[in-house]
Amino acid sequence: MSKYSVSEENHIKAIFHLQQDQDTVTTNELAKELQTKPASITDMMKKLKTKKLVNYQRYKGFRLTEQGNKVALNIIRRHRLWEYFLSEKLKFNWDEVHDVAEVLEHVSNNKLIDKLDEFLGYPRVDPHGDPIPDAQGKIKSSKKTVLSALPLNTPGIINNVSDQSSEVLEILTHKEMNIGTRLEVKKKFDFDESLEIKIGRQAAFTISKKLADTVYVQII
Amino acid sequence: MSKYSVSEENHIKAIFHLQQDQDTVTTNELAKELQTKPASITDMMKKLKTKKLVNYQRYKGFRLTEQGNKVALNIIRRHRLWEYFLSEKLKFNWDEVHDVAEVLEHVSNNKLIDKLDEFLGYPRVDPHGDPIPDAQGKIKSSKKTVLSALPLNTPGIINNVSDQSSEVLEILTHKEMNIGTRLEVKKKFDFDESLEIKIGRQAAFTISKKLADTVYVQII
DNA sequence: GCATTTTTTTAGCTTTGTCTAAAAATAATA
DNA sequence: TATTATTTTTAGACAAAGCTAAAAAAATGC
Ligand SMILES: [Mn+2]
Ligand SMILES: [Mn+2]
Ligand SMILES: [Mn+2]
Ligand SMILES: [Mn+2]
Repeated sequence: MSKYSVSEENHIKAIFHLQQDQDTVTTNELAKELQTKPASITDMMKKLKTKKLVNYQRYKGFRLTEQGNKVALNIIRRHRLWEYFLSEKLKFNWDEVHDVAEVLEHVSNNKLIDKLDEFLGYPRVDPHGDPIPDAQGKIKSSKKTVLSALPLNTPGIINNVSDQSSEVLEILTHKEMNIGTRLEVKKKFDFDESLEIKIGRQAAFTISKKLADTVYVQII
Repeated sequence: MSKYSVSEENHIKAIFHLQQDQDTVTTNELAKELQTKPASITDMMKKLKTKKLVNYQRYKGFRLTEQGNKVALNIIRRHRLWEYFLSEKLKFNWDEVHDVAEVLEHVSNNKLIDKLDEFLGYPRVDPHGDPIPDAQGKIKSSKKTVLSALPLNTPGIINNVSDQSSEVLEILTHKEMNIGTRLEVKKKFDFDESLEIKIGRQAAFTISKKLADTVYVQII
């Protein structure tokens, strides 16, 4: 596994995420994701194609090759392990870890990452609930349900939060909805699509559809 | 304090080290240190001059400005804190930490470094015995003596090892000469300049001049 | 003090990664 | 289907960081 530049790695990782819910990624989409220009994406796709990391034909969109997927999973492993370290050991807030990890993920010394993994006790999920790939690139994808679609009176465990902004962190922390918290939806109001949530023996409270759309739970 | 490129930081740090024992650093010296070409150094010195990090006049050598010194101490702080982390927490060997730290030192997020410092318990020296500058850039320079010049029967504590190669680590580990070890020189042989060393109640043993030249001690 | 050697700088070229503007291909729609 | 709109690619430029080869300055040695 040779070494890729920071820019190459950022492109590979972004394609990986985009291709999860569609079968081909377009130039414009990736440009938007990486806050760059479509022309720059075309250049990079040509390069990644010669390195056999991406299947690309002009005007036809692209996808990672097997090779590309492997590389992407390794970058994601690095990213999430550093996020876990920052959150768990250095006591960073939830919403601060991503940006720092965005840089640290490019320190691509495998011995470093494996020792970090060991030091952290082989965590399986990062601070946002996303699974951490193991040294072989295996990733555990648990089928999760968005909270806004959780059936009534069905216990679920908060698994993942898709929006990592400090605003979301603030409200979830305030309502004591953390990763691992067990909850049920008691009612859904058609009027404004708000949901009534109950955690353990506490009094039920209401959250907005907008918030419920960012929270993913695992049904038990 | 703005942000500097990896290459700029490597140049600044190298100048800092070279200027410790001479009053002006030359183009060729720095090129050799950084394994690059003199022409490239000239280019970089022009750039660092416009950024007011270096005092430079063509053909006259250079030195860091006040500003440049501050930046250098911050890089060295980052480098040594990461070395401490790698050695103390991730259990890397002594001779492996430098190369990894050479990359990590360029992740220049001050909050990260200050939290890392706190997490590590504010260590004062890195795994080679070199002092770690504090958040204000203050560095504690203890006057140290090279072991080969330590007077006979004078107790000293191993403080620092200037050669960080695995060969040196191997021999020092084997002879149980670690940072913090207290020892005395019992004899010096003129024939081959070897030294007889005694640690605590153990039997005395002999080391070469070459080895004694890499070890620095603090006289108690 | 002049010639020779060494050091340093300059000039010009290369690679990587990005950009803008224009051209080409594809998609949408009337 | 022809026209229009959108997307994507190409062409050409630029900045950063490096290199080689040649020129200029400084240092050395007789
Ligand atoms: Mn993240
Ligand atoms: Mn990144
Ligand atoms: Mn070091
Ligand atoms: Mn470095």
